[in-house]
Amino acid sequence: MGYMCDFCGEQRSMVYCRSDAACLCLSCDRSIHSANALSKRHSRTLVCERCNAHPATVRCVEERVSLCQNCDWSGHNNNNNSNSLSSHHKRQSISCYSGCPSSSELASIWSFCSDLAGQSVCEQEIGMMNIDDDGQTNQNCNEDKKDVIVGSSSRLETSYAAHANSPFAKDIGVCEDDFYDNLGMDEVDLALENYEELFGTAFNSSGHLFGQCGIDSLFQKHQAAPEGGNSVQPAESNDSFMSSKTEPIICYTSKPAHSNISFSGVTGESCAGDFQECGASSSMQLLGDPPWYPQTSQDNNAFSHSVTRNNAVMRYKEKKKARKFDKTVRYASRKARADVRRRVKGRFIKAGEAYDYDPLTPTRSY
DNA sequence: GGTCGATCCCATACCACACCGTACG
DNA sequence: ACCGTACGGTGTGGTATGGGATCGA
Repeated sequence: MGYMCDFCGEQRSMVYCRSDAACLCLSCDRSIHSANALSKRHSRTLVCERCNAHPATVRCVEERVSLCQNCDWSGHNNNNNSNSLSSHHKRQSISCYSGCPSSSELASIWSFCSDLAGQSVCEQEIGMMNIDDDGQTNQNCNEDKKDVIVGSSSRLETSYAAHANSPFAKDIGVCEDDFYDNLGMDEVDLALENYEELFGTAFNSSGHLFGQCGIDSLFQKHQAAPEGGNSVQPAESNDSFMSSKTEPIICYTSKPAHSNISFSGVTGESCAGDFQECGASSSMQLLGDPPWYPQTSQDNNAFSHSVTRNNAVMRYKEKKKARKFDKTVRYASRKARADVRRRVKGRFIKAGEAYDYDPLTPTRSY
């Protein structure tokens, strides 16, 4: 098994939302990111299929695997690599998507699906399925398209559709039933406060969802199994998404991970953010073996971590339960503003001033 | 049992500014 | 009565901070 969804903790995480710093299963991804207009702006992408810890930025055409920069580097430039030709593997950059695309839209966006065996059936089935905001499946759903922002240039190697029937899906342990059940789940009253009721094991509330997810993911990463799994980090920030989505696909066969090559959608401020994040997570990995390595004695601490986590979860649930009913957002527009407002030490700042926190792109302006 | 220090938890203040409600012409 | 404008108050979220509660020595 790979890493579990940071939100529900039950399903295999398949996408990573950097804005939320969370690895999510398909179901939670859609649920969370259909909650409001802002969440729909969160860009998501697939996870590295090798380390399961970083966002996949490239896809190796030959190996048919999505890789983060680190794994791409190590896999294609490692001197010890027995396959000397691996450095010449053709690779495609992976963009991200945002919004709440329907399954059919995802299927059309992720043309990579055609690379996978058995996808024809998959596409047929998915193409006939659609999801409206009520969580019901439809043959057609034009309303959804209003809110959908997708990376038109993205060559996301896998898709929600592909995950259902493809070998890839099998690799990551997603069965077809799970897939369709997730997509067809009831999304009635998807205010974030209701997630816990919906998912049972979820322990995040609207205000603390993503930070907690980050913490949770740490526990899960410590306990993750070596092979398989699928968590995703985005290739870019929300800020750069709109521009990046129209950029052409970049293919290369050299050393992109640590070279000066700029990936599609990884530019400017978002780039800094990406590297910050990568640095944070990489520093964790540097403390131990890569996550795909067999578990070592270090992992014996997993149990204590689990206990700590459970305690934290219990405290959180109690706290949430206590405050759940007195916190109501009276003005969604003001909430939306606050959600995107930059801050310094938690305080709002004047427009244009230096900030240390940006809800959309967790980067610093200095 | 009382006291002290350390730790944890919680409530609150703070910030900028778009928006809402009200008053006025 | 209706409409447009102006203006002040309100509310929003992340973080810091202070105070209360708890625990062990």
